[in-house]
Amino acid sequence: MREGQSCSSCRLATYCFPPGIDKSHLHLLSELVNQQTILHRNEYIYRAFETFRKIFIIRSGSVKTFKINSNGEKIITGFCYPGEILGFDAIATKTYQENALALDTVSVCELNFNELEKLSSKFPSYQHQLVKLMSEKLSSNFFLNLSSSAESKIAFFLLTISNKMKNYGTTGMNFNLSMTREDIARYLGLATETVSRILSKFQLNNILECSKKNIFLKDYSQLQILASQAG
Amino acid sequence: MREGQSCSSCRLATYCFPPGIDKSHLHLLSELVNQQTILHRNEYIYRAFETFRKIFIIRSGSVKTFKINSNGEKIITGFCYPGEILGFDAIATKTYQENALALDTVSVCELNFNELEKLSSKFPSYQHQLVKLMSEKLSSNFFLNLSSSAESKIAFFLLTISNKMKNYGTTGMNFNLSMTREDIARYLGLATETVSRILSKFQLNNILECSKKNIFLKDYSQLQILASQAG
DNA sequence: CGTAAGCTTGAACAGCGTCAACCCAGGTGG
DNA sequence: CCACCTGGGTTGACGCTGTTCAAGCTTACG
Repeated sequence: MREGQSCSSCRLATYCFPPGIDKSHLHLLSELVNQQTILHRNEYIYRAFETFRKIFIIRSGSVKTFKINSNGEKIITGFCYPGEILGFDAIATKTYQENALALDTVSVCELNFNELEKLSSKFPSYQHQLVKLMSEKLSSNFFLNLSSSAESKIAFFLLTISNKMKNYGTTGMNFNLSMTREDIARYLGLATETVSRILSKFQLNNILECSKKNIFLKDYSQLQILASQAG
Repeated sequence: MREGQSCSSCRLATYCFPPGIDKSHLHLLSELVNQQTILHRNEYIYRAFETFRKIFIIRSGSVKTFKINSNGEKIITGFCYPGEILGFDAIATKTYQENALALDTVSVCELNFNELEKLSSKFPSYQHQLVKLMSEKLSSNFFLNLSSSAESKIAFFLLTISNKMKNYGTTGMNFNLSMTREDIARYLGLATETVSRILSKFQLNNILECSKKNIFLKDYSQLQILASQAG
């Protein structure tokens, strides 16, 4: 019937639903999940205004989320990595509030939200875990210091990506920036040229190596200092 | 036993829990709520790192939420008005993630979260409404265009406050900026002087009148144009 | 092989931050 | 009751940081 392994043996299990779920009911989650959806670069996981039916958990790859504002400008709202959950913001309105686009080959678990809510109303551990995950998402917003310098913002950005890679089991020292410089710029409120210049500067100062999209962090602690610098 | 009116007769009922709750169970919510907590200017509703027990719904007044980062800088995360709910971001960690401070005289409803979760596990409409409200909060984040000009950011800010006042039943054309210019500046990633200068400019251009903290919007549509201007 | 998209680097400009001075209102204390 | 002080707000001058414009380079892709 269903391909892929069960939630209980998933390497990402510590990041999504399983940890809060009563062990004896965990198999119900596996039954809910369509585990092997693969998307390729530039394919949409969902689009803004589509009817909300599923939430998505990223298993591998990276995703960018964005809106188009009234001027037709692209507003990048975030970049998501394995273990992260997409679609929570659509529950209230029943339509997705933003676009989610695969930046490389992406594998996702799909959870039908109605089914999940039914489980939640039967089993308190499901309900609690759903609410907890939404709460985490809420508290993870608003970390970027708007008043800080471009250098500080980019350092912060790199550390954030590095941390997300660590969650996936890598060292987080060597990773791929799957998004374009322009995406990074818009996300941070900078110009593309500024992003490019500062990455070059970091390379010159032996903070990192950067060829094309590949990043290798050489001086993590210096990056931390830069990231936490006041505005 | 309990002062104040019940949830079913509350003027803010359309904004918080009641609208999604099964009518026959609405009285249970009223029993949960401690309705008459009053705080004065500069009193904390909660502080970062305190143990999470309650969520708070603002009935009147205004609240600022902020964190202190590793450099001791104050990061303003938002301003909250009647109908808005505080504390959702603390559910996952069981400690409040930010400080919530009354900017003027504030009246709040307090909901014990454990009790609320018990109700939720008994009644699906409670569960659904809780999840829905959290989803709304998630989708309301990330509207500010970081790339836009200082003028555009301040126009956007004024419109946001205006809308929040409308929800409270006023016209939203005449209101009090209960926070300081410095708070506004930090929230938008600007300097205090810039906020001051731009408010003066708006006044000069007949977009608004502004004496001290009192704002009167004279040209709402012009403000909308400014707010939506590209970066 | 040719085109387009993405990236880098340089030079010039300007928006906004910084510094400084000053004003005003409210609160405190003698 | 007045003098003082402090916090918040405004305005001006100046200069830096980051944007804009422009040109050239590289890589991806049809």
